[in-house]
Amino acid sequence: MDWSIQEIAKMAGTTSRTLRHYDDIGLLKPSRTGHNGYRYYDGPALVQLQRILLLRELGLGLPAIAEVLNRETDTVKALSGHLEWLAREQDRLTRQIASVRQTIDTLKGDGKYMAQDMFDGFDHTQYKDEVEERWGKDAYATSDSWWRSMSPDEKQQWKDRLQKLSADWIAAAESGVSPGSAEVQDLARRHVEWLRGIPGTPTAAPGGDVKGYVTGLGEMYVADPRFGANYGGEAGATFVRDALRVYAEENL
Amino acid sequence: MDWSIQEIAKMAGTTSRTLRHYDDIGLLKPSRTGHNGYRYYDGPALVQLQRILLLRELGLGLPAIAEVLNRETDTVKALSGHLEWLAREQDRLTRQIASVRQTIDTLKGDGKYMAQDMFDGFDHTQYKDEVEERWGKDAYATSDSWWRSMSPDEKQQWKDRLQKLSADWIAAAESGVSPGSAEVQDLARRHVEWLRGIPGTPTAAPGGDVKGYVTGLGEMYVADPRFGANYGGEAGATFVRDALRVYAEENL
DNA sequence: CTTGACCTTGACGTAACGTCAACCTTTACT
DNA sequence: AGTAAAGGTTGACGTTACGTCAAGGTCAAG
Repeated sequence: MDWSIQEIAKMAGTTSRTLRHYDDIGLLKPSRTGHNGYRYYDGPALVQLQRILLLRELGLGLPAIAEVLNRETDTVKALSGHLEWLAREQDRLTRQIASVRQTIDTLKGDGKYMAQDMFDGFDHTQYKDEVEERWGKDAYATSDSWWRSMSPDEKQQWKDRLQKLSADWIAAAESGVSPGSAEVQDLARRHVEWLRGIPGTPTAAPGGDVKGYVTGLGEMYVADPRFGANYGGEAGATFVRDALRVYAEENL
Repeated sequence: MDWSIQEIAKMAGTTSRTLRHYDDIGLLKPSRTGHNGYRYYDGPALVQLQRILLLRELGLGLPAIAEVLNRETDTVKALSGHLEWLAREQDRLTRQIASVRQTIDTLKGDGKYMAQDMFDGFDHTQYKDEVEERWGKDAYATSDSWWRSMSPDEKQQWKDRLQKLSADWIAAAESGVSPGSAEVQDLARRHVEWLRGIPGTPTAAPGGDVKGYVTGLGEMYVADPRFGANYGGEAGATFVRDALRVYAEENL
């Protein structure tokens, strides 16, 4: 006694297309094939199908299910491995949700700082990547591992600090003050201090060419539009560069 | 001043393939194209790219990102909608993880009851689907909404009850007792009582053809291998059928 | 004999690129 | 100037698990 493809599909709560697919990939062959090519399934096949669908609902991939059915892998082992993957996914989702929430909040607050999120430790890192020969080949690796090793809280603090700095730079640039003025020079000092917190850069290393690095960075800020996007346009970047140049000349 | 495809790719932290893809789907066109077909990107393009990558990291799909960039959709609105989807995904994951955990526990406990998980309220439901004309067309809908309206705790209780019943049936069938014996008849009584808990069936409706339904179910238990898989093979199903028939004749 | 209802085998579409493959350009070096 | 190493271009397939036509046989019923 066996059933046609539609019949088992209904019995198992799936579609005939799925059955054909499982046949194609060798996951579940029909127990019998008519001379006309029709697929027929018997009781054991139906039970197998139910097991397949059960595992599928748990999120296992078809190849993994095939392994279990072929007894190449223990069911418990397969599910345990799958569970780990699920846990990682859940974790990723949780963090992504937090990121989206924060981005929304930031956007609602003041659109000016939206791009801020991408201008974190990575940016300076990646930035150096372009000129790594100039200040050391391993700067990237050092900087990258430093950033990765930070806790979310620490990263947030870092970003907050950068955001304040950025806001102050924009305000200064828009106010029309001179880059050489005392208040702007204090901003430059804060900027350099902030830079000193990034390992792998000359500003962090004792005896590094801080002066050359800072003035060089200033030029890059102007040349790289990403920077301008975060500091009030190209004019903002120019302003920052000028201020940093003055500061470097006078203090470094 | 512009850059080659590899240059911006590095600057933005992505690959040239991605850039070509974005060009293909119209998400980000190069600012200039050389006579040789080379793609060149300028500052604004780089900034756009950064925005794209930022949104992508938040999990937005490329079409959604395109809408945001074309100002067809507000960024906040797009992210809010995305957030809902993320929340649903997280919820789904959480429940799936719980299912996997429980399945693992069940498997570790006693392999015999693994298939149990799929033999829940749905099965009787779906079961009736095949013969719905026999006992009412709306049986499925009633039964389905009933099951869906149950809390996870209630569902678990239901499953536990079924599991005990199943274990007792298997034990009885294997012990070699007669289906008409007092102890087995008590099992049959419990089985019918359990069936009465499922709305939309004649066992639950006042004045329903309980006798016909129960004996009919017994026949189906034998005919349907899924049942045998949960009740100790075809012999188990036959045993259950016989016991139910006796019970129905004598008590219903 | 003619409908339907059901079956079959292709084959495209999906999300977002990774990864060759085959071939042309530019850059750098002898 | 010649050549080899980078780097660029356009296809096109592969990935997950089927959904969804499309074109054309098969079977049960009237």
